[in-house]
Parts: sequence; structure tokens; C-alpha cells
Amino acid sequence: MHEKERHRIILSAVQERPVVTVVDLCGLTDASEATIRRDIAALHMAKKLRRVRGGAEALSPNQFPGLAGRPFSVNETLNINQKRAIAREAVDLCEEGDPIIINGGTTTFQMVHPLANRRCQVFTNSFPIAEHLLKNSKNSVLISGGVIYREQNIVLSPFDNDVTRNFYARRMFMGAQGVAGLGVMEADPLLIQAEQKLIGQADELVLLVDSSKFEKRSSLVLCPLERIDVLITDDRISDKAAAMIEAADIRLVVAQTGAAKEEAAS
Amino acid sequence: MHEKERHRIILSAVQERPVVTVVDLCGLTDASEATIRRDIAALHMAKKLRRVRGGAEALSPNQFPGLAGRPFSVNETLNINQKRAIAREAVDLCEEGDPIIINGGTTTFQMVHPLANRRCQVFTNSFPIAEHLLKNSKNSVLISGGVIYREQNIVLSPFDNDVTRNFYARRMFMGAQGVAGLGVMEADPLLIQAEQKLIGQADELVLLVDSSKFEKRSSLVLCPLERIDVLITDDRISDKAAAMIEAADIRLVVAQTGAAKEEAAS
DNA sequence: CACAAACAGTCATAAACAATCATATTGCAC
DNA sequence: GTGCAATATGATTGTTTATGACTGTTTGTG
Repeated sequence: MHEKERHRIILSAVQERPVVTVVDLCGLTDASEATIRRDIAALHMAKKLRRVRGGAEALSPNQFPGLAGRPFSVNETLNINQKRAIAREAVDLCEEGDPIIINGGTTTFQMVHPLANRRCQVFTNSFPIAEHLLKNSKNSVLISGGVIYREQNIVLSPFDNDVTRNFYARRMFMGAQGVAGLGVMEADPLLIQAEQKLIGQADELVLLVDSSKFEKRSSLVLCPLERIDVLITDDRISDKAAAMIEAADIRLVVAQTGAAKEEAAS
Repeated sequence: MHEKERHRIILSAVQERPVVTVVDLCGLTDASEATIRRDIAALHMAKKLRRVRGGAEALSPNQFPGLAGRPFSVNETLNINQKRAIAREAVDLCEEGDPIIINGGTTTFQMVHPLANRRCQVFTNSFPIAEHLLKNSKNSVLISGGVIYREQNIVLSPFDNDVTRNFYARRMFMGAQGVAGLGVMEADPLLIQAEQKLIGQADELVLLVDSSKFEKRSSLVLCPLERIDVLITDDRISDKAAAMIEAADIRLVVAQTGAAKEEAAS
């Protein structure tokens, strides 16, 4: 990864959240802390951000007061490093120029950072994802039409005959509340509805879930496990969960966060 | 491979991605690193790109032609007071809870400010309008689906069977580049296309144009004058233009800006 | 005060670079 | 066609620069 690329990722991360730690950025960029510090110092000199102890913050904190309202940002900070590592693996699956679908959600939202340096054709039903990609990348952005639901930040049409049916992608990326033998589970009926509309519009279905989701259940089954082609999770995944995934004939991708290593060492 | 051919490849690579490495370009052109470096140096001298360590980057200062790009913000500041007064009149036409359509444009964008205190149901094909209303108002917001065009900030689907066809409003608000006997005129084909899709989805068609537009012509006729139900403009409108509007059986609303009064007083 | 996180400084390493030279390609005259 | 010059390219060299690991120091926090 090169200096300019890192700088872009750092700036994009700072824009998304008012304050980002050095460790966060290490996970995002695969660079060492020393390098991130040097980058932050350089960007600070260039007046692109403000350097603070532990990381960096945006110059004008309220520049984008945002969508990222409460329900979004609370969830967003949970397991952030895992989510970012997972999102990076997801973007690594994409070739330049690929048409892809990104379903709304806090895990999938993290894909915007690694996507900043890409030029894919991104179809999404997430307003913040579309907004971020539009402002911070050169990807071609498509959005589904319909009502914009503030709480979930999802665009959803009550009608079936919308643009969604006309977009066909190589891969669709989605998150979930839980993964169990029953299938992929989600809590919000609205998200279910949005996901249902998009499933089937891509060759490959990629599920992004941090390892904590394997212990969680939820009320609604989105689809059976067999429907999933690829599952990306972090390295805290249990052997039992991994076995379940393998049994369902799903390609399992484990993103290295470093967290597991630390645990093993301690 | 010839020099010119490599240069062409390099420039297109730089356009596509924010930063390309020397190694990337070696793979693209089958040339050695030394040659690529020489090429980059030459193109740097010719001010076609900027040379950076590791490769090259595009030298366009505005790296992301995102929202708030030049074309939007330049136009936005033109006749700003007139536009605001006109937009206020437009919003005054709306009852609480009204379903309305706002077509993208710099004049219609001004409606977001007076709309902040309302609770209408707003359907728009403008990404910035949707964004602003979502963040700064409690209106219910709907957006059309499709490709988000960065330059015009318009969301447009190439297909006919999108959400647009399912939304019927009491009023549709739109802007224009010019108003003449020939009809309502617009310059951008993309805007024409977007407007055409929405016209007919509302009981009443409201045109927002500052008075300078009566002296302007443009290349494309959007619709005949008779199609318009209400026209809102500012108090600098000439008697001749007003007569033309009245003749077309259009309800004319004149927004008071104070500018005309000042002129009369002086 | 004790502790851990964050930091700054130093150094080894690897990547990127500039400079040089040898070779290949091209254009031109005959 | 041959010979020759001009140029372009690729390989080689040593130099510069960026990076990451390591060290000790500073700075918050309980």
C-alpha cells in the first residue's frame, strides 16, 4: 500500500467518524503504527486533519452532522476492528470494474474505506454508503429508489418493479444479526425486506459477519445457510461455528485482526 | 509498444484510479520500470499528471467530483436572493403533509431551507436535496433509483419501470434554464430526461425561475408553456414576460425580494 | 505512585529512485 | 540492401527514501 492510498483511507476514516485511533488505522491500512503516526503528522501539517493523542480527528467536527444518527453510530462502534478487517477481505474479492451490490448495514458500511481506491460499479440501498462513495471515491454509484428510512438508513420501495430488478451484479455483500443452523438471521423486518429484494440479483452471495454473530440468534430467518456462497468473518470464530459453515458448503474466509493472536499469547 | 501508446495507457490509468504505481504500469504496458519512470517524468513535465514516489497521481485538485462540486456550487451562488425568495413562495404553496415532487436543480434546491420546518412527503431525484432534507428536517423523503450522476447531482434510472411511476403528488416543482414563447427550455439532456420522467406524476406543475431566465434561451425544449400550471419568479420580471405568462393561462406568483423596491426608490 | 498506552528517536531493511552504460530500434542517406 | 547516427529501451549500479521493529521517554489514568 502506498502513501497516497493510506492518506486517502485515513482522511475518509476521519470523515466518517470524528475521531480515529492509530490502531484503527493500522487495521485499515496494514501499516505499522509508526507509519500511521508519520502519515497523521504529514496530514496535520497539510491541514487536512488535526492530530490528537491516540489518533486524529476531523478539522470541522460538525461538517457532516449526518445520517449517522444515534442508532447507526452506536452499532457502528461495536467490534469496529473486526468489521473493518472483514470489510477489507470483502473488497479484496472484487476486481476492478466489477458490478457489486452492497446491502445496507454497519458491517457492510465499512467497505467504503477500502473501496475508496477502487473503481467498481456499486449498487446499494444504503443512503450513507451511497453518500460516502459519492463524496470520497470514483466508484460509479447506483442507489435503489423509494422511501428513505431514517432509523435504518435504508432506501426501500414498497413496489416490486423498481431499478433493483434491472441490476445484476457479480457479487452481493450483506450483513446479518446472527448465523445459526436455521439460517441467516436478521432482527429488523425492514432490513429483511430490503435484503430479500436484492438476493438473487448477483451470481455470488457474500455474508459479512463478525464472529460474535455465531452465538446470536434473532427473530427472523432471512435465508437458509445453503443460500450463501462465501462467508467472511474474523479470526475469533470458534471451531464449531467453522465446522457448521464448512458443512453448509460455504467458502469460509477468515480475516486476521490480530485479536486472536493476542488472546493466544496471553 | 510505442511511447505515445504507453502515455495514453498511463493517463487513462491515472484517470481511473487516484494513484497508480510504477509496478502497476509495468504490468499494464510490458515496459521496464526505467521506461515507466521516464514516461511519468515526461508527463509530469507536460503537466498531465503529478509524479509521486512510487508512481503517479491525477493532478485535478478536486480529486472527487462529488456533490458540492464546481458545477453545482458555482450556479448555486448566482441570483441567490431571488432563488431563495422564489423557493419560499414555492414552499408556501404546500400544505402540511402534502406529497410533492422536487426535481433537481439549483433553484429547487433552495426549497430545502423553508422545508426544514415542514412535514411533507417529498419525492426527489436530487441527491443533495434528499441528503439535506434527511439530515435537517423531519419531512418524509423518497428518492428515485438509478445511477447517481456526479456532475448534475441527479439520480436517474435508464429504465421506465422504476418507483417514479408509483408516486403521485399534488405538486411538482422544477427549474429551467430559460422560458420563452417556445416553451420551457433546459440545457442539460440529462436534466431533461429526469424531468420528463416526473412530469405527469403530479396534479400541478410549478415552475421556479428567477426573472433573468426570461431573457435566456437554451438548446432543448422541455415542454410547451401551456403545460405549466404555476410559475414563480421574482419581482424583477418585465411586463412583457408577465404578459406572456398570463397569455399562456399560467398562474403567476411574484416573490418579493426587495430588489425591485430598492430600484424604484433609487 | 504505579501502570499502561501513546509517543519520539534510532537503526536495519527493503523499496524506489537516479545515473550510467550496453543493447535494440528507428530513420535516413547512399 | 548497407552503414551510420539518433533515439529508445532495459539492465546494472550505487544512492536515497520509506517503512517497521526496537528502545526509552512521555503522558494520561486509576
